[in-house]
Amino acid sequence: MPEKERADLPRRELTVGEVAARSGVAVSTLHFYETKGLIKSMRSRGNQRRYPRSVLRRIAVIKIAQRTGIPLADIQKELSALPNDRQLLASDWAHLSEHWKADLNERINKLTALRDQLTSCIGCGCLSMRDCPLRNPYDTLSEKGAGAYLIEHAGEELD
Amino acid sequence: MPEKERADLPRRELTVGEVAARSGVAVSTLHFYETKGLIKSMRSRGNQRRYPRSVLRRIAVIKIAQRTGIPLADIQKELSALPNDRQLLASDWAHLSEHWKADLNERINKLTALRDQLTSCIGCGCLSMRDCPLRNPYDTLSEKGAGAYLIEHAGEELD
DNA sequence: TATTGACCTCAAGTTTAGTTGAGGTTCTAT
DNA sequence: ATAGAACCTCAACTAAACTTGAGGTCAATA
Repeated sequence: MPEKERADLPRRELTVGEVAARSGVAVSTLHFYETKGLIKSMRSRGNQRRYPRSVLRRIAVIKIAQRTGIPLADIQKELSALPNDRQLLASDWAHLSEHWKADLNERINKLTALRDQLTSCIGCGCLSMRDCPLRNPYDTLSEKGAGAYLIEHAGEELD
Repeated sequence: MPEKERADLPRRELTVGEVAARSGVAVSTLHFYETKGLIKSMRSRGNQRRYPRSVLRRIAVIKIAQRTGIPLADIQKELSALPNDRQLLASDWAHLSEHWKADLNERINKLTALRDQLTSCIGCGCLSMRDCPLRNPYDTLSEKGAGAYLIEHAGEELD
């Protein structure tokens, strides 16, 4: 039989299982996040993890950041850079989300540019090293020096 | 001393090193792609890889697909599904890129939705499990049955 | 009290996309 | 002919983000 309903013990600390159920992440993931310093726990007498309810908000923030494509290591850095590593406040959230939004915007812009190039190249199919924007993303030409590159490859059209 | 310039032997097959230089991927990556069935090679008498020039186009297509976020395994499947696994034609390219564009569009839409939610939630910071769209992406509610979920969590606002 | 579900640690495995290294061979210019 | 660049194979390593499993403990309930 499942664990007894605990709604009648208000504001208790949460067990891993409860946090897992409420946050939607696996217990093993909570362990993992702990080893990575993303979340913390207190321990019960019997060495079991106990969490304050604020961990749920923290996990929510972690998952949102992940959805935007931020690696866990970076998330950890930003979270631990907060004063005292304290409970997340609305102002922290504003700060973090502003930052992540900028990041996300950049990714969206890159993908959108790619889509537009793709759109204009469909049906063309040239994929010419010289002429096709898909094959020459702006940041590739400069890597070896555009001049040398273009000269080196001048006239190669049969690939 | 570096290898002699071979421009005077036109239309020769290419060595790995040449393909690497011209495509911008490492030799080890070309080996790797070969083990994954993404590209193929002929061998010289001495067992060295030799590539037709068409491999460059194939690699270009692979890299574009990767930029859109398609995993290599999927790229491999789509490339090998082409009739005879032959050289890529413009029509193949049109087909593939159309497909990938749709994929890319979906990813862009998801990220854009996330950004918009982020924008509207900055400064709010509620992250309420009930009310915040960031914490309840549409596809989460239905996972366990929205009804049960909402009832189970009703009244929990202190996280 | 005894069962059983939930929990613990630590090590190892998984996937994706490659890179690195050891030990040995081939190729090409001199 | 020979040096040295380029190539070969195969195994092992990397990184991120987890999951799985073994072996054992804790806690709530019948």
